[in-house]
Amino acid sequence: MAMNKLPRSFYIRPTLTVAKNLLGKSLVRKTHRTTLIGKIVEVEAYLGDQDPASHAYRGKTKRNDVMFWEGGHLYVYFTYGMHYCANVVTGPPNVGHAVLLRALEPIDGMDFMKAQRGSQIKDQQLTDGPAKLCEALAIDARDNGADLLGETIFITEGENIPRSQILSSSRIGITRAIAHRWRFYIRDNPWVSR
DNA sequence: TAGTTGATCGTCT
DNA sequence: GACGATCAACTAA
Repeated sequence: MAMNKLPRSFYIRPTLTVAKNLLGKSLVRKTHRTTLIGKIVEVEAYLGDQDPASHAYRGKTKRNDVMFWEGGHLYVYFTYGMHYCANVVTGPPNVGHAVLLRALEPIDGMDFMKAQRGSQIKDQQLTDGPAKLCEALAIDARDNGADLLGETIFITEGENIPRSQILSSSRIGITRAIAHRWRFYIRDNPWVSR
């Protein structure tokens, strides 16, 4: 398995392109003891000021500041009083675009992930949702603003997913801009949510 | 299996 | 003061 980090230039491209190209890549998370790896199988794109469903729609705030950083950083936010969700920031600085990581297929470190999620949990429900994958990989507010070219959390080349295996749909859990089909996922992958 | 609801709190109106 | 880019537990059928 190739372990080369994706370069900054990967992220400084149109957001919908980055979203589709993230499918199949490996998210690597280093903890003090182990290395956790998950294949990205489901994402959603959020296009800043063009997109009423985006946190960045109304401009920069204290919460969404990281969305306006240069592509290749991690935007982590807290929601529903109990969950974290992780996004990959895309594009040049001050644009406010990001790609939400919605589901992973566990590749390495499943024991750690089970310990995080509770040992009762079924394997398939370990990382099949945006808040679940954060809990499994121990991602929280401390990771907000992390550089994906750094050493604690980054993305490497995984497998290339043919265009024919990539499906799209409306985004989940939002009420605005549902006409946009900006959710992308790998066809027939059992780790995709619901 | 589909549909409903409680948990829980930071952020923005 | 209302509401989320959610999840799990519960109910009904």
